[in-house]
Amino acid sequence: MDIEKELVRHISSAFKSLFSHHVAPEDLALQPTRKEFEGNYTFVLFPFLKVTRLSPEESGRQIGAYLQQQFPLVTGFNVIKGFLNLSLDEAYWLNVFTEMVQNTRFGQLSANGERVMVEYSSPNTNKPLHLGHLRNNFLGYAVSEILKANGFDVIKANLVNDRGIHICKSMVAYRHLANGETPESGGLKGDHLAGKYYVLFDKEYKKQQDELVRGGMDKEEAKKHAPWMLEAQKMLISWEQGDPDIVALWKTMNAWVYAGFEETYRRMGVDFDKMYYESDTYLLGKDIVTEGLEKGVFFKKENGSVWVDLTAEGQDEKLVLRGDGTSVYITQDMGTADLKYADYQISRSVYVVGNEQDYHFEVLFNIMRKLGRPYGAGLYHLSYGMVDLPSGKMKSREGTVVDADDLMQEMVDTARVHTQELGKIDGFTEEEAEILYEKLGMGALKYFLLKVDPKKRMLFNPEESIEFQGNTGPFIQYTHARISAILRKADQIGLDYTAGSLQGLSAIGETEKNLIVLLHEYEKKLKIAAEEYAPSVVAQYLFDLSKEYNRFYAELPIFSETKGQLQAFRVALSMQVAKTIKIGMKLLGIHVPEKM
RNA sequence: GGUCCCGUAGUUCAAUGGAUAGAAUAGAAGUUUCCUAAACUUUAGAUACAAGUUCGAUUCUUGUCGGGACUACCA
Repeated sequence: MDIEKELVRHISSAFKSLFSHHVAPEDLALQPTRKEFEGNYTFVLFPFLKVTRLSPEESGRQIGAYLQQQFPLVTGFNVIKGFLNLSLDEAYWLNVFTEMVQNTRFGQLSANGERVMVEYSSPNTNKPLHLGHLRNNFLGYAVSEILKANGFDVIKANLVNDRGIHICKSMVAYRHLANGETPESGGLKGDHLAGKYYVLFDKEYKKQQDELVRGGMDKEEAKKHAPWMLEAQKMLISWEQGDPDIVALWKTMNAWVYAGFEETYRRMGVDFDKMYYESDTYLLGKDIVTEGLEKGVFFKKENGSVWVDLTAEGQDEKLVLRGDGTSVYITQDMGTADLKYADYQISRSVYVVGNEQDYHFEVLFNIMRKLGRPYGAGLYHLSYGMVDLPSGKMKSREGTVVDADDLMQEMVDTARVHTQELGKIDGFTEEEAEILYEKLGMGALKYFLLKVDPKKRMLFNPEESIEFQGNTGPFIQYTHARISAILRKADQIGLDYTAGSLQGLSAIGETEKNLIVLLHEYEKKLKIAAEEYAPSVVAQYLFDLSKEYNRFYAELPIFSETKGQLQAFRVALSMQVAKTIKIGMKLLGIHVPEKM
């Protein structure tokens, strides 16, 4: 039974019976009663005073009395100002709890038959991943898992940007400076090796520009005519023509990068069902340009370039094909959108991409909808905010990027130091301890990046390391470890805390009831998280749950409790909290330890 | 210049148009004969500014100030 729906239904009939007025149940909203007041659900009376023609207090009193009489689960009410607070029977909550404990599919909503693709990560193969990518990857992974738990059929996709002028830049610098360096010979992860030459390219390129400017050349001209830039452009053309030497070098360097990425992805704990490579897709979309011209969605200018006019939608005219017939970025994005649909017949397609590309995706989606694509309505840009440093935006050329591999390692190292300082590794083998540090360090990092609303930009201060106390991953992990210890002990002494052992239980405490209410909210939060594509909803919820549990833990004894039913209930309650923490954290890609 | 996003305790984050704006951290004061003190309890501290809509505004509208992004026949 959905208690909120039932309450709303009864309130609606209260209006009919008391005031002869029809109010649709959809127009009646309940909210959880604030902590400082007595009650479970609150009905706000202000909007209905015109209907009742009574004071807020009197309106509340009458509706409350009606509910108490007509709906046995409502055991009491109070009216404060314009707020009607309703209290539900304790037996109702106990019933909710036992049903929850017996539900083997708790936290997994039934399949809804919808297939959705989530594209995330989408790295460039000319440099290693950095902090911004961490937010992207954790978000993409968590959103995918949340959608799965909501009953969607999810395909995780990664569109790798493995070609283009920026890739050629790394290759040019490599050819000039590397002396055949390999990841093995240089002792450098493949993606870091590519990144090194990308940076070296930029250094030399700047030097060359300066020289040209000293020689009297205009700054803009110098950018175009610096020897290495010319070489990179020439190399791009050679690559597109399939020049064997260039292609061989490209393959070699990319293979190094992929080996590096794989290591990084493994540590991040993310995975993909489908890889797309731009070297396969960059020519797609030209036929869509033709189609768009035929349908009158696009138009051609005198020089042969093709445009879309989005001024009616409040946007600009946008180029979709160059005058020389070559593609621009959006051309291949159109093609890839079709390709994804052809591959998987998805009804929704989510792009996890930073908000700097808001405009690009608005334009892309507008185009696909104008072209009448069946998946047009399901296109969604999960636009997340940048991760800023105290100094501002990260810039790879200025050396202010926070490297993903480095940061993950630092987090794990910090976890190690912290744990050892607390002397919490008694009884751990060295291997077990390392696994724990990994869980804690990665848990702290992931939670830090996921607890914030994805849409908002957030700040990362490298000077202050990410916390392990308070509103953090380890706090929630710690709660789970504490409960695990309780369950171990309960099993050891052979305690029965199955649903059957709770028969006849009554008179539970405030904190215990709060925990049931919170546990009951899990699936609601899960739905909201999916609707809003916001793992932060799950993260904040798990923190609230853990916080409440820790209060319970400090307040109430378990093994010295003498009433058998109450003892069993507290163990069962603990078990259910642990279970919820575990499945919820798993959606965020965070593992929880049994001991810490 | 144009378009868009954002301004909440010292700091990092919360708050479907609803009650006395919540947490965490840093600050102050406590809690361990008792299931893990990475915890718990108490305390102090914030809606940039100005109008408007509303019974009621952190939330919606407008303006001012401050921060950021986008605005290439680049990717």
